[in-house]
Amino acid sequence: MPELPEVEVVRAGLERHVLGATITRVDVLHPRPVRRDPRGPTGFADALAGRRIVAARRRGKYLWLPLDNGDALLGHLGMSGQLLVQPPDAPDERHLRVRLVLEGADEGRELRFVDQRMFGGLSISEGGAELPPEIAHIARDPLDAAFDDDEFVRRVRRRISGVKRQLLDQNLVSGVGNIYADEALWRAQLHGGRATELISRPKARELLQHARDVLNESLAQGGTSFDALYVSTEGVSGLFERSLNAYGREGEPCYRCGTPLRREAWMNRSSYSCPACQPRPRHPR
DNA sequence: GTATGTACCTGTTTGC
DNA sequence: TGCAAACAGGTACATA
Repeated sequence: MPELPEVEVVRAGLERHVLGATITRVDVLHPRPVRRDPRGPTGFADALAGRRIVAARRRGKYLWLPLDNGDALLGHLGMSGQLLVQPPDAPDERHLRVRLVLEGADEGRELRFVDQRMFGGLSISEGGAELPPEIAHIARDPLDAAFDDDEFVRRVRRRISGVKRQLLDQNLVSGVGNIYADEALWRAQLHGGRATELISRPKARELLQHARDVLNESLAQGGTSFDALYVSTEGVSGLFERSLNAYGREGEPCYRCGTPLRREAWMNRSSYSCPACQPRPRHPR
């Protein structure tokens, strides 16, 4: 699934391939991906026609394309979304949801939003070129130069909660999903259920740095594998999979101590950790 | 405001 | 063999 590194790869691809292009026509093939847009599918399509794409930006897992009128096309890939830049004669993808016909960049290619599960979506953000107001509540991500580590540490320790919950809280830090949260916790040798208010300042700082390292390492691998005519998430996450220390490794030996890793059900999903290196607290949160 | 739980989606895998 | 249940999980929204 697309995580922050994959979204950044997509953003960089869009910057290379659709900057300066004008949207000449939009086909909404399924209403769900544009559900966040109050204009509805037709209004969405009409509002985009004629607009020129002037940039490609990202915060956390959201990305947006600022337009020449000050609005922006805001997108999230959800769990299975892709943004592809394709030649017009390429056959439609099975889960093609929205097609943007482009003119003026890369010989009239199309920008296609493909999404099997449709957790992702597109919408127009009015006046959202700099930062769409819809995502103003989303914190900066750890790769953002303006991310404030001290403020993060202060806020985490003020909360009455568990550390993994906070790693996944987009109001505190964005871009960290279930996979990278487990990886950061493994590196920090912390169980995700540890109480935030009892975490020391240095430990909280260390955890954040591990999260940043994991994201950077994944980005480095995804970044090297991608530079094609299309913008894809396919295969990118697969590369980093080989580097995972915790996620998905239930029953396999911990790379630090050899103890078989465990899987725990947690908030309708799974957490992977080492029973020896990451002991469960008495009262997990 | 804060903390927690759940619905939303569909293709694939697992289990009886 | 066939069908149902489990699973994947980021986000918005509901609830207390």
